[in-house]
Amino acid sequence: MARSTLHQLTSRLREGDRRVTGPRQVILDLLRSQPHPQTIRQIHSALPDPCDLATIYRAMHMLESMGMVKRFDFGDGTARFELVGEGDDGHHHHLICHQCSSVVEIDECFPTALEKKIARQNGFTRMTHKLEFFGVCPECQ
Amino acid sequence: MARSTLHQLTSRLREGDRRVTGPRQVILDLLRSQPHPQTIRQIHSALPDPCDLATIYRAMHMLESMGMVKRFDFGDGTARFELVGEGDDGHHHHLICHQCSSVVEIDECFPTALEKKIARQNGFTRMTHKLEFFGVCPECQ
DNA sequence: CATAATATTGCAAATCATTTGCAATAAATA
DNA sequence: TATTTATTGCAAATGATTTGCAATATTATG
Repeated sequence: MARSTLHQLTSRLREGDRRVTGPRQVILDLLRSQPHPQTIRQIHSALPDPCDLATIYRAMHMLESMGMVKRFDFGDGTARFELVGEGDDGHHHHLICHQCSSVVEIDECFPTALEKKIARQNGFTRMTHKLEFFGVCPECQ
Repeated sequence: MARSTLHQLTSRLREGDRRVTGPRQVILDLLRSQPHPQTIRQIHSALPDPCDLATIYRAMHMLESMGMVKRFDFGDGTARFELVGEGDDGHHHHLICHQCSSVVEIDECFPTALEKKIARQNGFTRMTHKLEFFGVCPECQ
């Protein structure tokens, strides 16, 4: 999971026939510095010279469609986005504190064998899942 | 998982010092007849003589706080609600078709031992999780 | 059973996240 | 440097959900 450089990220944009614009660079650079999924608003307020919110929304859609960011849903009605490493699909989960909303990235995943069993039992194909953990963090106990 | 009667449901309302109103009765009766989580809009349009949307939103908050319904999030930005049996906590998961949005209730759950391990490793307590499966159903393949 | 007390409803307006139309602007290409 | 066209900013639109408030219905009370 070596963190990509900004240059590597903008290269991916060019390869995808997307323009390397000011807003996209600062957004990518911001995401690059964050270890956890960020909301549109968090990104917006972290930018020194903020672009329009709509621009961030559009950038996230584009980056998501290119597989450069992954959208996460912590169940609070606000989408969060995390940079995806090259060649990675970004699939992983989080542990979120109910109290302070602090986030921990989790390596464990739903057991593949069990997921396959569920698929088989119901005749489903192309299985995926959304999974997030919640609890009370050490600081908040 | 015997399905509650409407009377049992309204009794629970009274026990919780809530009034048994017309809208609440028809909403509960509707939920009672549905095997899967329903959106506010689905509930609203299923009612013969629909009450206000705001009333359903308020009813769901109230029922949720009483533990009589459970809120589910299928990741499409619209909350869904399912009746919870008496003495049950309603914790379970769903398998949703990417294509036609059909829903299957799932018995499997994230392995407790694994969740405990995650809790231990990160010093978290009071662990829970949100988990939904997605795939392509037999009809849509 | 009528009535008072107050929880609940309907309606309209407000909020919040997100999307979209459109003219102005900036990135890539010749 | 000029041209083409993707991208931006801005404002307005959308969709889910929430909220204030006066009107209404439920429950407790006499």
